[in-house]
Amino acid sequence: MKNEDDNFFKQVYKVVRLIPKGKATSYGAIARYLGSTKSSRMVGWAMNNSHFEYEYVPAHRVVNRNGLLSGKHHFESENTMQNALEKEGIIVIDNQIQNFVKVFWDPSIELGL
DNA sequence: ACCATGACGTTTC
DNA sequence: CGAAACGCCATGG
Repeated sequence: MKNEDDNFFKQVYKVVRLIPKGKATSYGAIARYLGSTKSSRMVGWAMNNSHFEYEYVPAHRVVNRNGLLSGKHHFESENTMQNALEKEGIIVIDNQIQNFVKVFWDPSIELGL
């Protein structure tokens, strides 16, 4: 990676780690919380690099706005993400989080914007 | 230096 | 209402 001034990434990781168990958020929500609503792609990119982070990042709690497990292919195995979510009480069917609205965790609200 | 791609989302037609 | 285009930032060819 680059220097530690990657405030953007750091905040993403920080927020992701703050996601409580049994909850999930979206890339857009994080991007908006960071101030760039349309920078959702960077969040996803950050998640891709999250594997290089020293501290574990619960990326399985981050999905797209539809609650779809878009990035499950990036985990150790495709079952890893869904299994982790179900283990926390989140029901996932066909790579889609069920009752996503209920488990949705918006940092802009929860963390107070 | 330019074009293409990516764990996405919003806006426009 | 559904599909397409654009925006965002970084990385790789």
